[in-house]
Amino acid sequence: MTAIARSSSQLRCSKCSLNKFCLPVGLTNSDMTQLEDIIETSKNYQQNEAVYQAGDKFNKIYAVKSGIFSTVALDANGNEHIIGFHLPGELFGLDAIYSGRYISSPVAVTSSSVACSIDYQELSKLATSLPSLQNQLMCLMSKEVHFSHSAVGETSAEQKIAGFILNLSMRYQQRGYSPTRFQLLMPRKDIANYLAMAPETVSRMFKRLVNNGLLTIEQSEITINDLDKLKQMTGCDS
Amino acid sequence: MTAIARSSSQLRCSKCSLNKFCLPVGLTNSDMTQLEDIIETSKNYQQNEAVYQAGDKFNKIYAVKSGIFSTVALDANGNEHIIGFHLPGELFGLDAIYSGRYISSPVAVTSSSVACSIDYQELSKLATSLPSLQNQLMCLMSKEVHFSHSAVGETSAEQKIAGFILNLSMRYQQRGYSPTRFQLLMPRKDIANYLAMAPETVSRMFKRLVNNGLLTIEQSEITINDLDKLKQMTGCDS
DNA sequence: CGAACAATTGAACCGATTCAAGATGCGTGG
DNA sequence: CCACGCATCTTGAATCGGTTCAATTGTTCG
Repeated sequence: MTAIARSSSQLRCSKCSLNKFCLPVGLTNSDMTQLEDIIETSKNYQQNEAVYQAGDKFNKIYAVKSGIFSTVALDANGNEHIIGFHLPGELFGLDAIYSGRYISSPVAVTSSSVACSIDYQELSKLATSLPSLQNQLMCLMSKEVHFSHSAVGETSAEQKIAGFILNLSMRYQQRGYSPTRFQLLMPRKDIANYLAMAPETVSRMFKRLVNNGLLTIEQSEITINDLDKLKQMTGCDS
Repeated sequence: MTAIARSSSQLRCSKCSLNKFCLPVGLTNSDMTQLEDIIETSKNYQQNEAVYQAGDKFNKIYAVKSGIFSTVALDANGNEHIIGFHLPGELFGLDAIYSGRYISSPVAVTSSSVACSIDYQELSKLATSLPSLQNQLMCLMSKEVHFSHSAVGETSAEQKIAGFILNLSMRYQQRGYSPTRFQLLMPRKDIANYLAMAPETVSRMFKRLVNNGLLTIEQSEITINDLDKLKQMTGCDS
């Protein structure tokens, strides 16, 4: 029994849900097996449990299997800043390659969030023998840079919120989930922290978008009613 | 005659000024020669001249030899956003790997800015045979992600300006220039655009820092008088 | 059911932007 | 070399958006 399920255009690893937008596109089944061999068994995290601490020595990168993780960095004044949210199928820990130490602590947003780890040394070694894997890794890193840039230019609170929703929408779509209906599992204050604004403003902006008919929100579930208008608001072409 | 000058702890390529903080650390002389072979001859750019246009098909990455380049992205509303500034020895174009198209247009800030190009396909191929080069590339990308994150949490205009100055300071230092005295060659409106604030606010914040004795500014030359206090202001540990 | 926490709403306040004016610097040509 | 004109930078005053603080409503869980 192989642990790999091949669907129309993508390979998906049973261990970590990595798919073509995450890692292994262009990899043969044999390549995939090699990759799978170095993926370690996954671990279940409780709500607010940290995967590792900022400052720890870097040796592994992680893939989210289920749930949501947020990466939190502590500044010199002791304030926490949320750097990003990580959805199922996405990786975290890549930003630590440069300095050799993790720069932020990933914590589980939802209870029973699951992630698996990959030893970076082994991954790196494997990439040397698999050019397509090397290319995938470069693409992934490039993507991170790409999206950290695309948020630039969202100046007003309304734009930031619209951009945030759209970003999640796109990422869910890439992983095969609905781009217009998904759970907004992180608390308002975390969204506010991530977008560098007050929680109250997050509330007000959500309300405005709901009042304008662009969104519907019931409990933690969000429905996008007008994707085009939302895109228009952000001013981003993505 | 070799075009490589080896100083105490770093290899430096005569063609593009790449040094250990840019690319080739851990490369042997023989490796370096191979890398050098794929570096194309450099080109001189006039002020405001673009290296390539956003949307162009990606095939090369670029290294700054002298002068400063700024990368400009156009949003859907036709507004220009400056994504970053690139100093001598730094690379640009890496964010295009992901999508296969450049997402921003690099333009020369100063007249007679010089950059050289490297074919990404060839670089990628070379990296397969040189593990240390592959690692370098990953480090570089990771660094970009790292620093795009480190600016998060700079909320007030004062913090943004302090962080901007410190970021330049650190980058100049890494390339062997003075970290406390350098030219601020980009116009105020470009700094303002990059930091998403009004040019008037940039003026006011610079004035405040000068009045507090942290900086001295004469013409385009900036001197940092109190690096520690400046770091303290940003709240960043870097 | 009630307690604790999260989210919303309202009103005063503050910081950054905007608009308008003035100062400074810089290149050009007399 | 100085005078002019344009562009950039600076400064001031009014306005606007977002934050802060306080109170209320809503939600979750023992």
